[in-house]
Amino acid sequence: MPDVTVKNEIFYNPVDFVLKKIGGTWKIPVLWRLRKKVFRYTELQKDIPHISQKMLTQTLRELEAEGFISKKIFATVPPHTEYALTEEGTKAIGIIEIIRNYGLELMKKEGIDYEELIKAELKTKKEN
Amino acid sequence: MPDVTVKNEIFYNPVDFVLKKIGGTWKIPVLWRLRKKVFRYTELQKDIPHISQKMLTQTLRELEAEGFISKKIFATVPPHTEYALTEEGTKAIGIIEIIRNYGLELMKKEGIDYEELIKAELKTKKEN
DNA sequence: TATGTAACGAACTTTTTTGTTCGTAGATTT
DNA sequence: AAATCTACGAACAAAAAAGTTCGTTACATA
Repeated sequence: MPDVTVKNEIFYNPVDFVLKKIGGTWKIPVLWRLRKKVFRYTELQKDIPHISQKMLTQTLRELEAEGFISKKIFATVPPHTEYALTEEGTKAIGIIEIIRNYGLELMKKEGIDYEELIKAELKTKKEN
Repeated sequence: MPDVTVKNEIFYNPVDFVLKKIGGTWKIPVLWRLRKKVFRYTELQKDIPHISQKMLTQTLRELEAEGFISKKIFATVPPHTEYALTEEGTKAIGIIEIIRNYGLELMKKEGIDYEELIKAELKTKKEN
């Protein structure tokens, strides 16, 4: 495996190439939400637990630059924006789904019931 | 998506769960080499460009703890070890292949000819 | 006797990735 | 007049990941 530099980014192999694009803590949570509907900035912020404004903005910028999402600005007051998957983004979702299913399998093997955890989480949120 | 803690590791979603296991700079290069043959420690070190002793050891320890590879120690002098994929590791290779193919596709779209780069790399090595 | 070998451990430094805090616009509601 | 809304930018701080350097064992060969 060679080291390849593209636009000042080094990567070691094709997998690395993919993970530089859709890896990191926040890109998946964003892409995953956009998979079936368009989101506004604030909606994403509300929907993704723990994400900070900075990380959301940064994540959206990168995904946009890489061609996975598109941005539409509405010149209202206050202005708002809408983010949607592009065709390339939809393709990425296909891959993400595969990794996700594998993750669910692995979790099950370790005795983690993800569905259960989601329910518990929602309950906690309502209590807070 | 809840935040789930398993064995002191937080993860935000099933994809994250997978990438905590096989992500990072060196796990893929190691797993990928083991996909069709067993390797000794030193062979891996020679075969993976840039990897340091520390990162190789650390990577092998983690992959072993996660059940993707197995280790066999030969009590010769000096002793040597052999690393091989486990069944779980073989499963992971299936997923890695999918990500890898997607990576090759993306690279092609950006005009990067990976095969070409590998050839160039090998040539450089011989020249050095 | 010095050097080499295979496979490490430990201490420490650097780099990369995340997170925190503060400030902006311009109209609208309290 | 002060506070709210939406979508940011910038400076700085903390945490996580990767990399560097040095040392070890125990036999074998130059």
